[in-house]
Amino acid sequence: MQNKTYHHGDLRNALILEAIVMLHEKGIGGLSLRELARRLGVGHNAPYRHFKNKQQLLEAVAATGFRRLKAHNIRLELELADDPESQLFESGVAILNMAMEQPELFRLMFGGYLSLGKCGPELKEEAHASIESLVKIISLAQQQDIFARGDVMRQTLAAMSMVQGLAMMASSGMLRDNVTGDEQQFKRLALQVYDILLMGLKKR
Amino acid sequence: MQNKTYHHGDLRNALILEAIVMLHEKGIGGLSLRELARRLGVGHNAPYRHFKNKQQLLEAVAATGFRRLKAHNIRLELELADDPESQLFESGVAILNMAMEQPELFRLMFGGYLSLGKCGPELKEEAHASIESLVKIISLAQQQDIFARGDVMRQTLAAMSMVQGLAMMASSGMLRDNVTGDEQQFKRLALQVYDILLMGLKKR
DNA sequence: ACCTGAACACCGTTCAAGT
DNA sequence: ACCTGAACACCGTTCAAGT
Repeated sequence: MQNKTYHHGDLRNALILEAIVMLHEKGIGGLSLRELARRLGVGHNAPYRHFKNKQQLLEAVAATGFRRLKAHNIRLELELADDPESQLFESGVAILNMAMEQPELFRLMFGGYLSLGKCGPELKEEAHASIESLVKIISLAQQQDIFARGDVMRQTLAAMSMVQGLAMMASSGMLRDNVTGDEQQFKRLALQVYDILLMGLKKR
Repeated sequence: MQNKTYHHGDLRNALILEAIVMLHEKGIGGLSLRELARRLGVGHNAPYRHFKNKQQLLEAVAATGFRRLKAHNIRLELELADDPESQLFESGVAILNMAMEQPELFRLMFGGYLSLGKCGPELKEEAHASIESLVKIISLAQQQDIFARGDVMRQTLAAMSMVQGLAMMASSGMLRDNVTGDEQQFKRLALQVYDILLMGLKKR
């Protein structure tokens, strides 16, 4: 309220939030800086005061998505303190939910739009933190002799791949048409898929 | 040679092939119908004789990608006739290779650009065939008591998810930066990841 | 089954000049 | 830290009229 210097005051955040809305309505291809500016009632070049170009805005949106997942994971960690198996499972469910409820945001985050080699430090940091969180869970599971001892990174990579791949198929509708007609039925199927992952990770 | 009616003769296929080249050079966002036409020396609206719009061209390109994978899988089936475990493994390696050698084509096929609910019959058929091929392999593995008996579709979904997710991470460079620096080392890691999948599928 | 050429509404991005 | 307004080069898509 204090800093409403000219017209808007917090355009940067407003751009990110409205971009998430517009992403959901029109998809990644349908998101344009010009319409974004129009929706917020600012000039078509105002966004350039906060982002060097469209790519940088997309990175900031993706980083916001990762932050939301992180917040959810922190809550999980508190609730399921010493149960890494449930932590892994529930963090996978969270990604699956995001993929079904905000498919376009999910695709922006995990669909390879951001090369992550050329992206800015903000997104890089959030993505890295997201991986670190998984590494921690899996290390814990190994220490508790729930998962087979071994290369932590290998197991982390397996878990990320399975969850990410399943969520991508869910978000792109590859399942509702070819595998099953019922969305509820699909979710049950998805949860069984996680079991196969856990089976591959557990001690035998 | 016979049907070079006016200028080109086989514009439809030329468009698809050049689109794959351009995809590789400029990414999905950089592919435009107008430049495609320019590259082939035809008018900027000539593509509309063969595709209703850009989306339909992209679908045809993706379908071509699926056909290539299918051709590879058929070769595998002959070489590894009664070894479903190797068949599954090698078909996964093929997708991983595609993701690393033609990342943009891979993203077009698996990145959710095509809703598969609203796409034309050609792509739908190829994608469906690609799934069917996996179902066959996994059924065989169950019959030979290599994989645990159970819902074939569940195991198929798990296999597709793992392979697709791993390949997506490979193609978007999420790994070379955060996990390991060496590309060769990554490939070794990837092969170990498949082992975790197989572990989850096998009889215990 | 292609061509040329114009047209429309929309982009991303960059100016210059204002408050 | 925003505005207006013009400008540039590029799109996807649709015409009309040709061969």
